[in-house]
Amino acid sequence: MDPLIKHTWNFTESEAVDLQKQLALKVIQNDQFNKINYIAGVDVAYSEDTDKLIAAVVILEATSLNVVESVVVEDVSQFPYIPGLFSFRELPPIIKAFEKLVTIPDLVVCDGQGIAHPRRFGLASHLGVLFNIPTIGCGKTRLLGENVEPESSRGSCSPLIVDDQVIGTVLRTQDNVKPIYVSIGHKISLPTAREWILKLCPKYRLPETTRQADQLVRKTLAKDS
DNA sequence: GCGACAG
DNA sequence: ATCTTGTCGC
Repeated sequence: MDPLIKHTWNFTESEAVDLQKQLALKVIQNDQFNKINYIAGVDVAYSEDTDKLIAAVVILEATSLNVVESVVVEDVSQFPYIPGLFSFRELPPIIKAFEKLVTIPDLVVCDGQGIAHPRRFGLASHLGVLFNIPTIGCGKTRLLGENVEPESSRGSCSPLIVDDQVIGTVLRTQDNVKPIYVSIGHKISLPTAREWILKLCPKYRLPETTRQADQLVRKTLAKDS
């Protein structure tokens, strides 16, 4: 999509933190898009004994949730996993995958947090600001914030709060199943993000976007390793 | 000081 | 993230 984005990020830890604080100011927290026809899912899988990794982007048609395009890239990890700096590890390969896409998505669902992050700039926000595209953060576990347990029925939710500020929503996507953590990534409001995530979870706990991308990367990793 | 800490 | 297929239960 954007050929000017750098692939090599030689940031020190403090430089990365400073960049997050700076870019966090650019996050847009309201709906800024027209019709959503294509939704992207992103994921990365890691080799256990080498530094090889596989990144994938899948594009789903918004109403049928059918996969209409998928891209896979192999890469080498260049940044360790550090809580709070997750995007600096996963974004380089994800960007390479995005640049091979033919279909430009109207919305991206990320496997990780958006503004539900120590500096309000998790993976989803970082990807959204870099590509100037609507994104939603969708985490399986909590990084930040406190909440009351949402009701046990599908669609129930409760606010994720930090310092009296709502930074996300804890959403029950299936009856009696552990909830997921949804937050604004970029160019979308929290209510709209919650609605889309629920639509993307007609049958399972995680969004179809995440499931499709996850299956693709792990099968690819298993195949050529 | 102690525990927690997206994937 | 990764170790892990089928199987038991609502």
